[in-house]
Amino acid sequence: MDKKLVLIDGNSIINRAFYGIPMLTSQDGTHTNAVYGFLNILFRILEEEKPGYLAIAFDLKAPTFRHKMYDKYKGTRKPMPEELKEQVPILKELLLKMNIRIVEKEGFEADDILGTLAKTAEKEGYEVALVSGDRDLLQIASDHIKIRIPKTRGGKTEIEDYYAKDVLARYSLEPLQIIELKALMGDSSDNIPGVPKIGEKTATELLVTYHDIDNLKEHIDEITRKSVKEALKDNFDMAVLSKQLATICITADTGVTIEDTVIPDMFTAQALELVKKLGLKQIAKRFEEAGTRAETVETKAVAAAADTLNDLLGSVSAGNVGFYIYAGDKEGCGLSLCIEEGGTFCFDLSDKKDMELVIEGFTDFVTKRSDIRFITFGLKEQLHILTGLADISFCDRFADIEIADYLINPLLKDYAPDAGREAVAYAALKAYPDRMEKLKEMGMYELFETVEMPLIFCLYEMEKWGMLVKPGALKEYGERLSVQIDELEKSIHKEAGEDFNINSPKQLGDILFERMKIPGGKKNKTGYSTSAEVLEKLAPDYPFVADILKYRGLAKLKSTYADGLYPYIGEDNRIHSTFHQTITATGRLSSSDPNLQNIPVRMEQGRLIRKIFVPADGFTFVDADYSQIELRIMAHMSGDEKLIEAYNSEADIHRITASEVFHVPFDEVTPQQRRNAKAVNFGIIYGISSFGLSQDLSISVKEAKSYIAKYFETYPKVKEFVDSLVKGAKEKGYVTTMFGRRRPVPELTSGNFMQRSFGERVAMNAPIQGTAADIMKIAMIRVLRRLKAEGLKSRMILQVHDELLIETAIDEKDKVSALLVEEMEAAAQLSVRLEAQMSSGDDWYEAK
DNA sequence: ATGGTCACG
DNA sequence: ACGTACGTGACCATT
Repeated sequence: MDKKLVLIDGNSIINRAFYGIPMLTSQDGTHTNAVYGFLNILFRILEEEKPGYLAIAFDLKAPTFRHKMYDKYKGTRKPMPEELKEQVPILKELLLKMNIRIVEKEGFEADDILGTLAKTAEKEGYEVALVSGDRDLLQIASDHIKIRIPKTRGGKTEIEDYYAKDVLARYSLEPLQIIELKALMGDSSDNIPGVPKIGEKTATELLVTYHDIDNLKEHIDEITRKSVKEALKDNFDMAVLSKQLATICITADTGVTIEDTVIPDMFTAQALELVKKLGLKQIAKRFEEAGTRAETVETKAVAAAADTLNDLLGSVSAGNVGFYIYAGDKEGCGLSLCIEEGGTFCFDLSDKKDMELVIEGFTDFVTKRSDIRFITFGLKEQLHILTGLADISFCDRFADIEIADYLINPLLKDYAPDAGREAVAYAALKAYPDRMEKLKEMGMYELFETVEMPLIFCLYEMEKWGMLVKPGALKEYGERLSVQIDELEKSIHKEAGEDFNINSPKQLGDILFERMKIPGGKKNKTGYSTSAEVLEKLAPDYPFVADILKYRGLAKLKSTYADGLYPYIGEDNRIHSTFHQTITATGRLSSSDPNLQNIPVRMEQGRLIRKIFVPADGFTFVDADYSQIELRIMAHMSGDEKLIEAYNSEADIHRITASEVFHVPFDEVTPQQRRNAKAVNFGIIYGISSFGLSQDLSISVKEAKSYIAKYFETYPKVKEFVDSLVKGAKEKGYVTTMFGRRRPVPELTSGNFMQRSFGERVAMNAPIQGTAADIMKIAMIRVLRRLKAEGLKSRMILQVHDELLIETAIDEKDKVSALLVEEMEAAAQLSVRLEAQMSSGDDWYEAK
């Protein structure tokens, strides 16, 4: 039996289950939602971990529960609601009948029991997974103890896993320092007071420097920030007390040994009886199926994986095969295959040897069998494992159902299959014919096959390569910002006459509009608006407001970019962002962890951060971006002769627009007229509205209306075109891009004026933005194919909507520059020229 | 968890 | 009369 122990914080998990699952009752009116939710989480954990040992700990001093309530100052906990309270004994009874070990002990909290069992097991050589909603337990994390924290996001439960290194990555602190963190910042859910005025940010900074509160006390006079120093001096005893409260006991005498927690037969007749009585049909089904299924999965898992794979693949005829491979330290590793002849085959690949052999075997098989289509969900992620197949020339061997589902409806939040890991291959294979038929019906099959599927390989490349950064330079950039921020902060506090949190819109609003009585306070839902828009109007008259704006800018750069990027730097000194293909409603990509598509560029001070992004040794950056692609698409799609002509003349488009709209000679257009014309051009793309335009230009709605009218007079076909988009959308319920991509516009049927107006703007914008996205995707595929076909070392590393960045081998620079522009410009044939502007340099600042 | 703010296209 | 320009993601404070 595996030496693997799962520990569950019973109170915490039943509590989460209660709030995460809608109310359910059995026939006699007993509430069952928390029991149901608890069992679901339990089964999920058992499937993922496949442990040999299991124990569930409860607090004995219920009935209080821990909930993020703002009772810090009252020092009370909310009582457990009756509907939940009655479910605790039921759950315990059920667990008892399932022979699962429950551990509870007078005088100890569940935390202490869990901590003790975890640490004991670790000493005895077990791997431990500890499931709890309580972040306190992070102090227990180690290389062998994984803290698993379930989070409900949008109805789905995701689990965050923390080994010691993950705690370090997330909090910049060692697990044991979590105690110190709580000592300083407190924890309202646990009635730990902490030191007033010290939040997570300050506490972390202090601990990174001073490690723990004892050492902090000795160095208290070194602290530069006055407010922090005083808060600590005044309330150090609170920190000491809080530390005691936050420390989990790891020597509780539980009277239970790890051997006592060995998992028995859980699916007993008595337990099933109770489950049925509670009316939990799905759970009952699980019990009934459990015996046989557990057995079959077991056989496959033990079989020599590689041999079985060979036998299996040797016998598969042409057609479709569903597959799913995963390998993360979180969920273990495995491959499942589903063939049309029938049967799903799961391979447990926790053994590294098996993993290597199976990857090799499967790669070989896909390479040889061009007569088979391999169907899955989420191909890109799997390419990071199946690196031998991560070549764009293999793109037509695969079909990704997740991508098909996205094309069919791009508005969904989540495209993950609602199947367990072993069922993904099956679900993918099953879904394939239906999805392909749907795509054909909807006119998106070609888009799927020739754009979205190959694109996966471009995104894989960009994720794999990532961007090289200079950590030292990033650090210096952050330090320079720090100095300026500290200075500004001081002067702002001085001018305000009191220390306050400039980052808090609430506090800032009070200072500006109540205390300092600055006029022009605009309110929103929560109070005064302190947006840049408001502040910029005040800045010329109030130097204080100008300082606030300056501070905001610097603070943003520091937190999001300087400090924010740092944790993402890998051992290769590169930042590997993730590119998402199924997020946006319009067909654009998005980037996260970190987002590399919103690195500052408009303001010089922010733009400087681009100097830290550099090419590797022997490489340089070649970058190209489309010039005015959306307006060119508007010209093409509307067919407006004047607009088309304007682009073919190759002159400044905003100036031309101004000249024609305001009836002045091209050379006499004033800067103001050009600005106005530019705003109208943008407005057209966004789905014009007189209100929006008036806001943007700070003019009256009447004036804005007249600009729009003049614009449409000048370019009558543009007007016809946008009208036809709205009309078509109202009839069909969706709009399409030049390449057939759909965007549903459900808002158009709304009875609410605001929503309907939104729908109209969406109908005007989505075809334009979406077509631009399509063209860029096509360009990326063409560029990557050329790079591969010509055997170049240069690599695609980033896309920013209309910009493509190639980390280019120095000796390939001329070739790459030429092919990049060539392929981008040839990606679509429009009635106006598509223009791509190339630039190059030895950092991203230069190459732009 | 949500809203405010702000970075990009 | 309604009350916003289109599309994203990250951080912070607040609940």
